[in-house]
Amino acid sequence: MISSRVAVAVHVLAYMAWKRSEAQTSERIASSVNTNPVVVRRIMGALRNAGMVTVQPGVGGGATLARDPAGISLLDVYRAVEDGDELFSLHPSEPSRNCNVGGHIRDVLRPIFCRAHRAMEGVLAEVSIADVGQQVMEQARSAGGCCADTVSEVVEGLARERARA
Amino acid sequence: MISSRVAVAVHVLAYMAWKRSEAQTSERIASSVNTNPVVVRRIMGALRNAGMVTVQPGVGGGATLARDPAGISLLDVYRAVEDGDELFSLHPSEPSRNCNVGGHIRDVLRPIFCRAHRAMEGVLAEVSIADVGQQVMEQARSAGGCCADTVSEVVEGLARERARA
DNA sequence: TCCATCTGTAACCAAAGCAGTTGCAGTGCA
DNA sequence: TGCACTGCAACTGCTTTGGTTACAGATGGA
Repeated sequence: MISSRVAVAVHVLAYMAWKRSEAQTSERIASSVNTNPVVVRRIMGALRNAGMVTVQPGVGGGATLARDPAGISLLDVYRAVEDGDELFSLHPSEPSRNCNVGGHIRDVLRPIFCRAHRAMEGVLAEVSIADVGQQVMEQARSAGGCCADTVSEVVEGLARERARA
Repeated sequence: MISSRVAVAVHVLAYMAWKRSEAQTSERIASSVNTNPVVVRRIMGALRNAGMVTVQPGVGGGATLARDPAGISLLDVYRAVEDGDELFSLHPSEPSRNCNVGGHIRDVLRPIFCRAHRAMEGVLAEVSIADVGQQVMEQARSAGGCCADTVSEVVEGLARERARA
């Protein structure tokens, strides 16, 4: 299983695309993702290294999108937060070289697994953060939650105040 | 990362396709894979449940292919040994429903990740155990190791005798 | 019938990855 | 200076993985 970092990173970026006017703090984003702010900051670090966001410390700081959300594909996100360039593990220990199968199976499997990986990445490459944001908004509209923005702000703000007390 | 069980299972099946005339013991296969016989038996159990092999206990027993290797795809193997029908993890905890993004991001991501998964599986579906076996033999031939069969048998047999002593 | 040779499976171990959490140094604005 | 942020190290608990030992059950030959 590919870790939930990809899903969370897409969530983070879609959230920032939605609120593009203002910088978002890790605490604010974490309350939307429902996790710890440090988890968000860890992922944000990877996105920052990939040049997708800029982060400002200090009072009034937070993260903002550094690029057009239509120009950030889910493949970019996947590669930013999921390290390692292989999807399939090969044998943990090198197979026997004294066997025709053991001696060559890895060289045969490697390109096949690579093609499978590339096919998966191809689908991710076709979807952008802007697409995700738009689909989210469409779902929200059809669910009757259109423009729940300010309401949710209030609710979450109250929840944060309560958590602090 | 997808576990090495897929690679090992393909190895096991390719090995059995190669030596299709005789039943293979888990110890014999494990010496080709370079792992513990129990690891092979665990994977063999999954392949048996999927109807790809038949296993015979007792003296002279072992495992044999139950189907034509040309009719076993790597997708069959993948599904037999890799449990769970999802490739991507979604959020560990349910995101905030008080947020437009949090309330719908999972419904948006699910079909995208599913398409990516299917694309990967599509590549695996196009390759059969017979294909893998043939490619292994081609590599062995071009590497000058053609027909090293009996030689490797002798070498590994000696290694096994040594291990017993 | 007895025994050698297989499988099947449970139990345990060490290592690794993951998400969550705490704590603290650094940074920047008012 | 004080407050509100980020960055990062360190630790926890949990799960998965591959490897290993041990043992019960099946099987066929002497």
